[in-house]
Amino acid sequence: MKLVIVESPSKTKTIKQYLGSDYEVLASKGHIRDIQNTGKDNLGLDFNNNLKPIYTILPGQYQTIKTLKNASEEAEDIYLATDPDREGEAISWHLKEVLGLNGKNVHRIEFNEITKPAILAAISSPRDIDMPLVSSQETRKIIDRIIGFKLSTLLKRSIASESAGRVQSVALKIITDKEEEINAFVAKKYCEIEAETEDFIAKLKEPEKNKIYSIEDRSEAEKIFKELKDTLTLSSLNENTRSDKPQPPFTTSTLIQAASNRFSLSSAKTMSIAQGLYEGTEIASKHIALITYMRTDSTRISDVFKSQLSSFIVSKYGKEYLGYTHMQKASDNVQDAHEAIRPVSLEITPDYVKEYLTKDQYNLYNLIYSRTVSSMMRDAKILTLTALFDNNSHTFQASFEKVLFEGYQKAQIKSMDAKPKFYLDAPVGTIFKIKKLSILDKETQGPERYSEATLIKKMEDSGIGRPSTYASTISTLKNRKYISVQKKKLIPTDQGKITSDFLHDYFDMIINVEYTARMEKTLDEIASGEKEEDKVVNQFYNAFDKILSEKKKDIKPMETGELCPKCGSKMIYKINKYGRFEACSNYPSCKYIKKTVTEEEKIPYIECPLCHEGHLVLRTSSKGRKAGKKFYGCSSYPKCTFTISSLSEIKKM
DNA sequence: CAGTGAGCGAGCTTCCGCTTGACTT
Repeated sequence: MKLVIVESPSKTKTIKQYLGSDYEVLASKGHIRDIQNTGKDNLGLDFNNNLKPIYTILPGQYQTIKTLKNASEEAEDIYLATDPDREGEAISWHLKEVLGLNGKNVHRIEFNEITKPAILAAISSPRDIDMPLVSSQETRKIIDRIIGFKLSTLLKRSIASESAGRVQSVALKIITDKEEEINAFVAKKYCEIEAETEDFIAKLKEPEKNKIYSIEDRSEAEKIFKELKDTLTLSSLNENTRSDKPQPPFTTSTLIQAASNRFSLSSAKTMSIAQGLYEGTEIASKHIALITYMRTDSTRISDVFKSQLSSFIVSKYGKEYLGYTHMQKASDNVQDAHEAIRPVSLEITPDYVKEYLTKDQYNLYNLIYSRTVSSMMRDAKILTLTALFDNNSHTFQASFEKVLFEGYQKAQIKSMDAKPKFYLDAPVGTIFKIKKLSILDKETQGPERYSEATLIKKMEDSGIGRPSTYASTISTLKNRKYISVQKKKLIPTDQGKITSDFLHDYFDMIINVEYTARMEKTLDEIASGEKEEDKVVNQFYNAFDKILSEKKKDIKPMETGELCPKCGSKMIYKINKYGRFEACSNYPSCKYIKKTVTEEEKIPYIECPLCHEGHLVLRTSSKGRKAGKKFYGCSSYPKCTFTISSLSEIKKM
């Protein structure tokens, strides 16, 4: 018997089919070990041995390892077929260590598509585990651990924040920077003049310039307005064609963006629906997987699928609709371990599976299906027309568009409200009657806040985070109460702003967009053998530790930006065992404290069952044996003295 | 039993990436 170990359980069945009964195929279900939370600063690093990490089995993985160990003991050959990227290489090495495979016939193989030829080719060209690549993963892990644990501890003590990290703190900074831009933005008022005819709307053009006139001075607009007559005379026509390219197949990031735009789905929801489609569902009493792997950074599709797709396009739409594969230029941080997100089979059309899927599943599948098909179709050809009109020596402008060749748009999901657009077809000199002439009062628009989807795009563009962590990073920011979501937009909370300011003031050299890029470069150098893990790790630790102890001395109380209403001194943030509060910096001369409600105190509104006047609030006892104990009491204390130890007891009453 | 400023510092948590689970009262 031969054993093949992959990462994802949903791959095992298919691979076993291709390899036959000689092979057993099992899954590691991702990583199996993590660095321990023990020792100095809980870092789990051996300070007597070059900061080597001390590993521990992940709590949920004992059963997996037992199964793998049993199978590996009976196998004469073991193929480690984890994903072909840095993390996958590390998983292979951990498997080898944990399963005790030294001395056995261990082969590392890789494939980036689940097809029979690809799997057979992989089996016939095995290699050893790439130890420099494993080292580079371990370095990444250690650096993230040091930054994360050290900064989190400091933040907790300094400003009562819960966490910081190379990725989450940069994501937070992106959000708080945007908020500052918005606060700094001053809207300017301006006017436009608009003429509406039976079929179209034209706007006043700026003299000598090729654009709509933004008139800053309203009296100027009113002066022009008085000079205008009630007709437009067509004075010139300028026709052009442009092509409209289809977009490449989905990656995790682009799928989340499209699902957000089209169906208003959150990133976590999109990922969970996609997971369901990937694992498959019962269709006509058969279990069928609908899409390829959903955590990917690649727009690549397999050669086999490409040829299926081109014949599909030719037979369904005709050969004039067949284009070429639109692939994105692979940027540095694309690891390309998986294909793009695409349907497993073109024969399983959205219409066919509709009755077996939930509404969300259908919507997402339909989106993926049409995006994949259109990605290999011809560009659409669009005819554009810019028309100028004269009105008492003032010029108006209107633009029109007409589709000459539908191209890829034929495979796109049509919006329901798409009305055919008006296209001007009239000779120069034609006179149009103006139905309505108006001055539009407008304001310049400030920058927009990020949504989950646009933040993920920004993260991907900056190389921050990975497809498997985009959604969970946003969840972390929410859980830490650094951000809130209102109308799909991400808004930093006070705590989020304080945290980001703190990190910016003292750790700007680590918490910035470029840091990850520099780290990746070093990791690549470790992977190629140019640099050594131990040296990099020790250098980093020493440098970071030095910065940390220097900055610790510099840390001044954070100012809230407000002044004390009693003495006029600056107000600052302080923390005690209950959390963060705002106090006068002039303590102890001035003892003013601004009452702040901590997040924990924001409990659901429950009316006091005793007096029915107040509501329950969270309190802390300060005297006696129970000092420090939390309990719930009536807000109208001391008038009402109702108390209860937990909210669950109130439900029983 | 009740509206948070001593100072020290125990003992808790915290990072980023891979992947699928699903305690019972």
